[in-house]
Amino acid sequence: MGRRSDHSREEISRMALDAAVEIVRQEGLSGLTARKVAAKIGYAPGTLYVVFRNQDELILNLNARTLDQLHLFLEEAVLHCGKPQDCILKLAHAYVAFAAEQANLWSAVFEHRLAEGEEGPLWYQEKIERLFLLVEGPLRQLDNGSSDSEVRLAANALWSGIHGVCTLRQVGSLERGGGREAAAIVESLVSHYLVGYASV
Amino acid sequence: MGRRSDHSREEISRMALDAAVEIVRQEGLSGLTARKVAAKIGYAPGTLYVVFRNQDELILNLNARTLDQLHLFLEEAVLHCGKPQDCILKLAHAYVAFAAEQANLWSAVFEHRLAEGEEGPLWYQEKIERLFLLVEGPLRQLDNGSSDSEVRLAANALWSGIHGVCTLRQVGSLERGGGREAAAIVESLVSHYLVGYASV
DNA sequence: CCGATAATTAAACGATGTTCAATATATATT
DNA sequence: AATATATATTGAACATCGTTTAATTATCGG
Repeated sequence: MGRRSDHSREEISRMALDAAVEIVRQEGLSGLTARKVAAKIGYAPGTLYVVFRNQDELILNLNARTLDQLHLFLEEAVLHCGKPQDCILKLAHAYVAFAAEQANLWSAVFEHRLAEGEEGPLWYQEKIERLFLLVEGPLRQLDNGSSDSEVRLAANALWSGIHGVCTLRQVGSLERGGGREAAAIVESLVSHYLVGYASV
Repeated sequence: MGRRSDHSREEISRMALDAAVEIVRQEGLSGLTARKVAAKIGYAPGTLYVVFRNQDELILNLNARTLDQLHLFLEEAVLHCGKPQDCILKLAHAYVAFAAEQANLWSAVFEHRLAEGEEGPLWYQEKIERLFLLVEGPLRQLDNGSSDSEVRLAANALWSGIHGVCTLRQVGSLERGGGREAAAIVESLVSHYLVGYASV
């Protein structure tokens, strides 16, 4: 075959990622296959390797999209949220909701283990950093005399906690006691933590 | 070949799991291969399928071992631990330490996604339940007038939070601010939460 | 219209999980 | 002791995977 140039590299990249999103949404990350993606966009598997160095890079970009979507979703949830405590609670509930609604896409972000020691490119880490900042904002407004590093610590703690609820729910370890308790657990975690945090 | 009976089924199972532990410890779950396990115990790959239904079942039993080890480790950490708050803190730090020391084995427990909707056999779920109970004990001793279900909720919240710290550290999302902060984050999370919990 | 350029592919390689007919050995029977 | 039976174990086969690359073909400059 020859240079058809039906699509530019950017277009192929976009199409491939669109296809990957669809596949992962339906079948999970383990269902993602170079051949499946290629078939979905009407190209041969080899073509994907012109655009992405390997499957890892494809998944990385796929996850970047999910992180962007998540950030957008959380930003919306926190518009006109009132008191800082309420903002943090809304953030927490929104995160739980996103992880539930986009379960497969969200899981993919954390299922994808990069090679030993690798931390992903800078632009990827920044997308994660940006999420933490969403919690730091309201925390700072609480203004309980905490230093900058203390605020960061608290943001880490809260974010980790909320994240843990989502992961354990996904794995099915939180079904004991029946019902969809994730929201209640997050509520307890955040509100109790904030009491302790406020009392310096 | 014929029935050599060098080893009973139980022995082969034990040997295979020993080999699997070694492989995962060194190379992570993604390095685990039926052929590698078989080679390590001196059998053909097909033999493994006499003992385990498939690779999923092997991993499940591998993870069961890790959960047992974890339970043992946490139980030790909480012997003569003093006040309930201190017990919970010691549990938390022990969990973080275990996840760090046995990183690959611990990760395998949560990387292994069982098929859609599957929750694993009962005996496996009980091993998880047993871990939660370690936190419920000290919480109950705090005796702040919480109902049974409230204690369970708090145990879920604490455990999820601590777990989240471990997972995010593993992924490398907690390196911002430098240093090994996991311990500090857990300290903040648990102690602040307990303040809120104590004030009913 | 033709030759150079580059986009695209099909086929190939090694590795994976899993199955199963073939086989070799331990036990039972005569 | 010789033979027959049963079964533990295997090795080869299959489909699929990620990835590479030589071959091919469509397009563009001259």
